[in-house]
Amino acid sequence: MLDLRRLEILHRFSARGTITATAADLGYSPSAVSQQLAALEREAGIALIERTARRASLTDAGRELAEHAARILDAVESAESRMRARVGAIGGRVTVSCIPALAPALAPHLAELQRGHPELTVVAHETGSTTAAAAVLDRRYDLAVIDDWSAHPPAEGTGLSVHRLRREDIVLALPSGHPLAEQPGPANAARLRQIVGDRTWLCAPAGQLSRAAGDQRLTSVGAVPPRRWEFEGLHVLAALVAAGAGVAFLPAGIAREQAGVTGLRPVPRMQRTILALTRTTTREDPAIAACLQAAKQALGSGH
Amino acid sequence: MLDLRRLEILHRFSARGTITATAADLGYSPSAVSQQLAALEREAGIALIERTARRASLTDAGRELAEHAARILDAVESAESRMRARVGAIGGRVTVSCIPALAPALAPHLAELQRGHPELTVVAHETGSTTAAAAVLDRRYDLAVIDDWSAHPPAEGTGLSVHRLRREDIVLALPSGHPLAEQPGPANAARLRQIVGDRTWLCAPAGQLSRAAGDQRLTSVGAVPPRRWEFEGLHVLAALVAAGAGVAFLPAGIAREQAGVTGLRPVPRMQRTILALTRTTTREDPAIAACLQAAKQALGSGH
DNA sequence: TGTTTTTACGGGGTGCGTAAAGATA
DNA sequence: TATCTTTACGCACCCCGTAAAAACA
Repeated sequence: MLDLRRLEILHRFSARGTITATAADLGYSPSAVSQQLAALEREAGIALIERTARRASLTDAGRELAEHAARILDAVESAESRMRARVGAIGGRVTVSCIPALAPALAPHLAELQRGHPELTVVAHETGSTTAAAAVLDRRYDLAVIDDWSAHPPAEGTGLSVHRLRREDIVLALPSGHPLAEQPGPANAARLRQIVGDRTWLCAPAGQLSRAAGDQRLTSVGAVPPRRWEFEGLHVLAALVAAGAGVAFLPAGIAREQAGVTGLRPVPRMQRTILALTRTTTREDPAIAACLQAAKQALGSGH
Repeated sequence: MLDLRRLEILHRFSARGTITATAADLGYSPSAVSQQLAALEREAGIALIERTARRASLTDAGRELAEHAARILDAVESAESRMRARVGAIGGRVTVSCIPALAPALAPHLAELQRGHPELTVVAHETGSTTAAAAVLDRRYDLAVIDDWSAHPPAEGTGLSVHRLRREDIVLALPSGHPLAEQPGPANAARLRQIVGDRTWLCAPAGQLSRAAGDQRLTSVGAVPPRRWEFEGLHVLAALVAAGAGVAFLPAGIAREQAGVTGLRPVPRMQRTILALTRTTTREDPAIAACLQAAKQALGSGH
């Protein structure tokens, strides 16, 4: 009979692509991963991996078995979650991913949860929104907090549960002393063109959701900034706006917290959604549910 | 992570009810089963078994986990079958169940298959039709050959694949010298009443499908036998009919092969269906497919 | 030369069966 | 007393990490 831990190794290998990375993810040595994959091949009776001295890759059979492994591991995870739900105890290890901008708000709530439940281990990393969904499905994380700058957040499906935590307005952030900041009224297309055309445009690096959403709005109103500066991190952008380095689209909350920044609401309205992602197979796990609850408290609509 | 072999033990225990029987089914000692179930409880973190010195039984959590285990094992079995299908080699161990009346016809074909494939191990048992479906779903057998005396054989569903091998007429078997046997024409209701009312009625023990189907026909035509003798095995009944001990419903093939027996076709027609059952999860397993093919050759409609 | 993978080897853990004991009908 | 279950114990096996080697960029 196929071995479950070996199937997990194959599944992880299929997601990561190298034995070394697989070993790092699972806390094994590369040697162990190599040996276990070889043993799995013996069990399956068919070559799963094409071996090069420099690189290992899946064969067709390996890819198919990895897909089966995903379903098997889903079923096992469901069973484990159900058993834990019966016990009701909050414990074990929960891995959480959070986008950097929200981590400071989330971390204290997770720490408090951990304080109340000594059996619980929370491992939190910071990851961007774009890769989080795949990482949760890959079991690299049990819970991911992301933001989505598109008008309609992604629907459920493919084993992912989407929990909407909050909707937040996006504002055009200007230095408070800026003459255009004092003018009343929202930032419609004409005003946007006027402001953007005059100042350095501050935005996230390409590939970020906030960058794509901002670019789209600028294009749609025909605003062309004279200069673009790219910086990582919404709080960094906020500080740059306050220092007079330029203007940017920022979540209203971040703009409000940053002294020396005034936010103008664009028309039509722009929003981002703060989402939490879990696997549907772990929906009943009390530890993960508790972490999700903590995220709702930390980031939910009441704040 | 839950261990797959332990889940298999739990699943088998849930089907068999005692640790001793579970151990016998799986080829373990009762000690090993007891230890593994205890380890599974530790892994699951919840009591799965209510322990009495004399008897072990599942708790609610144990029952639920056993259901999960069934799904998990299904998924694993599917994966294994797919891998074996990719290899295409006919090998491994296949457990077959056959109703006693058909075993003599089936066994030579299985033996020949085994001769052609040294890697293949076939384990054949004889089991009645009534328990075979559950036994296949329980993984006690991979393939079961049964007969069904009702008008409409069971449909697929719940993970069972039904393969129709043959339809066979049922005849009213009389000793060849019997005056009523020589009269031409079929056995309609009036003639059935006449024959049955005069002779000892030979039939299978209660609980057999052939018994239920025969009783139903006698009742529907209002035939009341003066005496009933119950014997196990259709060939035994045929021999008794030939010896002049009475009359019986028998499959046409069995009646034809028995010297000294004449078969009258009842009106309306009675039939039984020879079926093979497999799990849908093993449908692609080449070894099981080959055994099914052998059964079709041995028992199929061409014979 | 550095990275990735595999093989050799040793130690620790796990799981099995045997044997014995406990418990119950 | 006979059966079912559990515990004690020892042995074999398996698995992992360390170390070294091989292959390739």
